[in-house]
Amino acid sequence: MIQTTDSAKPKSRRQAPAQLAMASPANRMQEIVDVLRDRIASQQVPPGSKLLEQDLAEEFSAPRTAVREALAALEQRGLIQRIPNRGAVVMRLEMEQVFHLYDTREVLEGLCSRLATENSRAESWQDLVEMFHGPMVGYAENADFDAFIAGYELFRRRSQTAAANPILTQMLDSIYEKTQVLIRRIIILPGRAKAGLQEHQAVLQAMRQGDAAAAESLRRSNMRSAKDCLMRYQKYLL
Amino acid sequence: MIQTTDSAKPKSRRQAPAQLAMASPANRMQEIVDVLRDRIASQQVPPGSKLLEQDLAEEFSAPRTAVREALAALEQRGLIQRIPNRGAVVMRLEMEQVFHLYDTREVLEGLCSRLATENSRAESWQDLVEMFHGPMVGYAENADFDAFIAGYELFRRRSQTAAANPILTQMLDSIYEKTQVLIRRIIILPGRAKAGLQEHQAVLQAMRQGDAAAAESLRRSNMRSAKDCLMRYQKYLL
DNA sequence: GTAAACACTATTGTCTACAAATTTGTTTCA
DNA sequence: TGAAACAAATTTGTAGACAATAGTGTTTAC
Repeated sequence: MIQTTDSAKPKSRRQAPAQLAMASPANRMQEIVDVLRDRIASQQVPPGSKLLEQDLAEEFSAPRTAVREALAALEQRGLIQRIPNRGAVVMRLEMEQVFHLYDTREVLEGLCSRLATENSRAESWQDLVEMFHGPMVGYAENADFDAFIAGYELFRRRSQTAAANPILTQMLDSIYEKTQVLIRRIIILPGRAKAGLQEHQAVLQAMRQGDAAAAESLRRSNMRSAKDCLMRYQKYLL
Repeated sequence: MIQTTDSAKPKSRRQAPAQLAMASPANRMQEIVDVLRDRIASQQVPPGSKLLEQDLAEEFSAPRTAVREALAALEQRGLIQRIPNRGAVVMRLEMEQVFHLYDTREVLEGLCSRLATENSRAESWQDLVEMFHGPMVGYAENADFDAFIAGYELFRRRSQTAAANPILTQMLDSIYEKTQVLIRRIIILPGRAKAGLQEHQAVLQAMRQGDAAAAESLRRSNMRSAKDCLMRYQKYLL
């Protein structure tokens, strides 16, 4: 008899003590993963640098075994590389890999925009439309990149939430965490902010009209445009 | 001074002893991950069943710490779920999640077919075209599903190799390892094998003609068709 | 003076023991 | 009889010690 955790027989045992809002699987491990993920994505820890198990264990005041579990998880995510008796180093982004990331991101963002459009009422995008025709224009002209990027991220978050596809969200996140730094460098390229703004306006217009197919197509164009820009200025970026 | 592993100064030291063909990062850990990955994907270990650390440690004759690292890796991959003091269970596929997987797979397979077409000479698909118009027709008519599936997998492998995008390959694999069993169940549905065959023939024809856009579009149609079939017969599948 | 041989240090990999928590089994009381 | 209370066993989480390996510095031979 194979127990598949389906013993639906609540006789009268002590029920599980709440356990709500406890998404963390192992105790200390997930925290370490999250923190390191953040540092690597933001390049607080530069690519190529070594991660010493003992240093991390001391910093998080956790046993070294927990750190090792975290490193195993980060390796599966492709954020670090472990070499048998030599330790873990932060993955380095080669230009070629960046192009691969952008090709993949193109179709995933397209899907995200399409699903978001299909699953929402068209009017729900009105505020973003206004934002991208109002404040965002100013941010682009005044080179207020922090505010500009914040606008982008709001759009992305709203789209992902509306798309309501956890698999997609997970995959897009795994791309973001690798290209986060790069995105900030692309936006400051000559003309990129303005072009990106117009492309986003077009996408939002399609979403506002409930045209899912157009939203997908326009979002893909937007990503291709970003990639083109990246290719043109690649020598200044990496 | 931040050492970034770039000390290109091979004075005359003992050089590293080969180390070729050793992609495995940690020693025993990666093996455990791969084996468990396989078992979960093929449902040798059914969804919902518990994974006991000590049992696995004994079976692989590895320390329990190595098993725990492997479990941490599998958790990041979304194949198992770990609950704090209760252990690890194999993830259960809900129907809703399957649809999410297929929506995502649609765009990724589309990208894969497009890239494969763009990166290869058109003639390189001739053998697959012949296979899908020859032997595969027989497999479908005679309900030789093992051979039929083997044909599908050859097509997939060839496409992925030609697409030459590791990011894409990784994401598609992470979908396959979750839906592998399901795919075998879809193919035996009434009319599915034949429909799938015709759709693949169309995709291959586009690839044979070097029409990347058509290949992408047709492959996406193929995936939508598979998903429709899945939705129609979902009560018989899960 | 150069290069090989040796010893040392630092870091990772492995293993065992112990603590904490959960589940299971038994007993007790209405 | 049945439910709560208690006790035992299983399982996970934590911690540190030990072994193995790679990298570094020093010495020695030619």
